[in-house]
Amino acid sequence: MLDIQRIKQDPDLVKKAINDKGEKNTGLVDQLLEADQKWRDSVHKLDMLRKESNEKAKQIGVLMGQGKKEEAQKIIRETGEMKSQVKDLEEEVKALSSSRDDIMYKIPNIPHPTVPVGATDEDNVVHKSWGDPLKDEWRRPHWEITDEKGWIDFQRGVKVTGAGFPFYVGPVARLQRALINYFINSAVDHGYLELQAPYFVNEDSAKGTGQIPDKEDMMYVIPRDGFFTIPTAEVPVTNFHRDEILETENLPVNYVCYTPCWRREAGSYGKDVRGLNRLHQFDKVELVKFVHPDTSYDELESLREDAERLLEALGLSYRTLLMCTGDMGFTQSKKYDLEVWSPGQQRWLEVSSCSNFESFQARRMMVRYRKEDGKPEILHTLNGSGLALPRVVSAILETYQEESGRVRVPDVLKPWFSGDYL
RNA sequence: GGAGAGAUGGCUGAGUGGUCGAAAGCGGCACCCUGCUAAGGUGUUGAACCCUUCACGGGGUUCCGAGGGUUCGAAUCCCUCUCUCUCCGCCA
Repeated sequence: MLDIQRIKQDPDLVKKAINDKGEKNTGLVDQLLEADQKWRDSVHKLDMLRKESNEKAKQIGVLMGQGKKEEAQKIIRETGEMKSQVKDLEEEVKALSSSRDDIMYKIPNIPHPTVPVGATDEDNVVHKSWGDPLKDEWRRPHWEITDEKGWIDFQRGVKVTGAGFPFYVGPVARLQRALINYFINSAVDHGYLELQAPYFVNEDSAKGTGQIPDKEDMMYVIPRDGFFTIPTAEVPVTNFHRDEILETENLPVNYVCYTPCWRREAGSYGKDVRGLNRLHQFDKVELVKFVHPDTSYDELESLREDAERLLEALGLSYRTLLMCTGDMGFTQSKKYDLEVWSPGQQRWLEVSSCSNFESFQARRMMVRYRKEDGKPEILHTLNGSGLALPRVVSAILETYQEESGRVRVPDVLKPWFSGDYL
């Protein structure tokens, strides 16, 4: 959610943002301004009416206290009509504010000036490349390796739950556990506080981070208890501070949190869902920052570096893309994607997405800090994966496989293994 | 799951229909005093939103777990829900 003041001050900037993000419906801005003005007028009318009614009620109290029953009765009679007027106006204000909010929620975040304007993923800019993408013909995709060794059991996953819910067996199970440990430890070493979060959230939390109403279909629902399974740790961790005012001297507040993630992924098919490429349940270590608005773009760079460092330590080739306006998503103002090279598939796989939301998320959730003058102000939030497990596992299997078929253990993960091979 | 108690400002905690956004204490902030420190004194100290102002500020509305209701008027009465605590049951 954007700041309405900012929209009022510079509607053209917002229209440009809508255009650049490929949303097209720039008319929303004028609709919003109109709806907002109507709401304001109505609120003001209601406030004035309530004021009058409060004054009368007070008078009655005083008169009753003095025993002047008749005069009091006279005023009571006058207030009869006001009551229904107040009620009507309340309804009106409610309706107007919800139609105003409906429009507001449809207006995307404004891209930062450093974000390239573009329509599709073709317009993304390679910000950094690291390592040489391996091209050996003999390298096989991870699913062939794991099928042969019995390291991932997709079939039993289907039997027990359904497609996209595999069992990890033996060495790969251990590999994932090692990665989770390594990722969390690395983040903690760089100033993130480790959290373990609930895997279900309530409706308020799902609203807070914007999963509902927009992206309701991405989540699994537990209707009996009103819960949603989390599609990412971003949801519980960002909501951790919902409706709070953080101590300014504590900023930035950094969290690292491992959770499984559940995503319904309706409509996916083909090579995208082969092997570990796309699952309904997967593990991810998430990094979340609550920061002072002045520092959020510096924090984005350091967040990106925190994620990149992990891939470098693992010795996996990757590239970092600066996403263009059309490919970056509704809520972000700037976003980097990290893509790891999959030698067995000869393609790039997204393993992290590092975003600055500025105040877009925090405003909806009312997460604030205190300015110098002591007044509360919306802060900025960022998050990024650090990292998503399955595709990292694919890349490791495909990068560290030898022609003989064995798979070496990356050096940084050796503390969790007893030998050099999986 | 059963029985009972409760939910008030950063915290503790008063307030059972009328100048209550809410006593008091603690904490925070500012100033004063005491040759430092400790102690003491005075004042100040919630949030959202609307109107007004270039700004400082001023005015107003709402908020005492949430949502409804009664009433001219609700923190206070009624209903529903949520959560917390105690006891019992169950349990990693």
